[in-house]
Amino acid sequence: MNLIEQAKKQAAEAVLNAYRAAVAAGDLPEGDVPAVAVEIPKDTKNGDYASSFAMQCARALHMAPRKIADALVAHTALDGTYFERISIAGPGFMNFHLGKKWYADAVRLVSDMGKAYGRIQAENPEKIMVEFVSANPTGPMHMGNARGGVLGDCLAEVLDWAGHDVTREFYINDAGNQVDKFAHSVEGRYIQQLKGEDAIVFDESWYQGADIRELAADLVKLHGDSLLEMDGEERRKIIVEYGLPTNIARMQRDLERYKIHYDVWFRESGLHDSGYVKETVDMLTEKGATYEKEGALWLRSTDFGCDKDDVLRRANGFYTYFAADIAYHRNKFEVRGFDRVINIWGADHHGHVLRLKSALDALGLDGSNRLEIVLMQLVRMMQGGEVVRMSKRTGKSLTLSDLLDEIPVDAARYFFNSRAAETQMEFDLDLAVKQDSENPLYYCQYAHARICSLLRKMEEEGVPVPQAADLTVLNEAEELALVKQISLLPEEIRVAADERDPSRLNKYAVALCAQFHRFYNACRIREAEDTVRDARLVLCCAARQTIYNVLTMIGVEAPEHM
RNA sequence: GCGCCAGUAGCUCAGUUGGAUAGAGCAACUGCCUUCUAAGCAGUAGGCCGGGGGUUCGAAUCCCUCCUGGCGUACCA
Repeated sequence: MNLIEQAKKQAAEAVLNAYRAAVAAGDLPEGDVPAVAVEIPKDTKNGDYASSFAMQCARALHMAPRKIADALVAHTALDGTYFERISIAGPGFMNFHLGKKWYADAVRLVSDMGKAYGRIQAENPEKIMVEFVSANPTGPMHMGNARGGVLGDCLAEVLDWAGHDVTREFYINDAGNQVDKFAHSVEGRYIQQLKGEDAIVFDESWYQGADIRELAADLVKLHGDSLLEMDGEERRKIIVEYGLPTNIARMQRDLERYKIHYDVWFRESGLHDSGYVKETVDMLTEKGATYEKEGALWLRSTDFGCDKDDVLRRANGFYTYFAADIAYHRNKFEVRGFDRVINIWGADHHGHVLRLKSALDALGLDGSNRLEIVLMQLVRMMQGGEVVRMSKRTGKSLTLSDLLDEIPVDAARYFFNSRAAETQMEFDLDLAVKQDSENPLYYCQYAHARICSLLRKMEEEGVPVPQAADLTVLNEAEELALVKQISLLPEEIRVAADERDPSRLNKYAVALCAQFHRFYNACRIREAEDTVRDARLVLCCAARQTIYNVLTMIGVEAPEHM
């Protein structure tokens, strides 16, 4: 349990004990009172912790909240707690004020834990897979992938810090219609490059991007015109065998550059080849969840509350993407034994959520609870005041690697993790470069560099950070506020993990650094009296460590110089 | 039509299980470096929390309804 929870628990227990004591003494009537709620007030003038218990009891006890609060406070014992006093304010809030020992303990905890400060033990540790990006290997990754990549990576990181066993996975859609389309696209360009643009009609629905032309050019170099002689099917097989691995390797390179490392790259084609998709669909049929109509095999999705049924096997005998997806998720739970699976999906796939969960329920895998989908709103690219459409088909999309050519990777990572997944984001390309100076990332990095510089200078002057210092001399408002902000990290991680919202880390980082800058401005260190100076040095060290840890979690640098 | 997400300061957004005077950043204005990094700090100004009902000690937060925006509603993935 961290220090915040400890203090909160102590306050709640103190209130409950006070109520019992007051009843025993006859100062308060016995009644059906609610559980004691303790919260952290926005304004520290209202104490460090506050309880609205007296107000909540007003009805049950038929008394004015202030009178209840008076009686409670009279019977509250603070011995052995972190609190030094209680006050009553407003309509009947009981406000608890922390004593110095709490602050000293909070700073010491950071020194003791170092790089592990913030790591917590989950109440129920789970084996969790986070699947994210999973872009089609038929072309370069776009801006939606850029956002999903950071959100998934940061979510996985925060779950890890929150005490779970986390696996990062990329699902490679190397089967299905879009692979055929990809093969035809490259084939078309190949023929055009050898026999002229008019030699073949390049279908409008095929991929138009420059990357397709490049792959065709590669094939011309590798095979000359020898592919022209072949049967089309054979030719497209060779094209796919060259094109997909090339694209996959490129995605891996781009993601590495983006500081995203996967534990597993999982191929859809393997599920088809091994017969696992068929087996899964057969299982659904055995359970009576399917029926045949017009030559296709349908899943009774409407039984689960979906608006319409879904095709699992098309009339041409091929399994749909949906069928493969059910098999894939069955594999995650049944074969690989994950307790929980979290997928980051673009919001345009939301119609798919209920049906996939339901299909897993039908298989007895409890998809309703164990599969979670984080829906991410797509990023709207703006350039010159206009919306830039991100379309792989028209080939006009801005790619992930284009983005990293424009702005530093840390700026991109910070930006895409700055808002919760479900909020809509606009990315103004013209502003992106300019954004350097106004990006909150630099505000945080500056705070870290500032502390490093300060500690360096003090050490040069023969005043290193002391091993032990009396931290109870910390007394200024800015010092105490900084300690409190530092102490919030473990709780922040717990909430970010529970809410599946890593963007909280960015907000926390800014709040923490702002608190440090305020402290830095208000409290001199070099000129302070020795005991105060030493305590402040230890505090600076704790602040630096906390900033470092949170920036590391987001996946950006914590520089020592700027 | 139905479904999902959103609507808070001029702009981009926070706002913990309902709590005390709704907060940051950017933009605007005013101060603060012969002293540890001014990429910083302090201050001023800026609000029918989309509208209307309801629930209660108390609502930006929960319920109902309407309005506006984004997205979805394939034998594509």
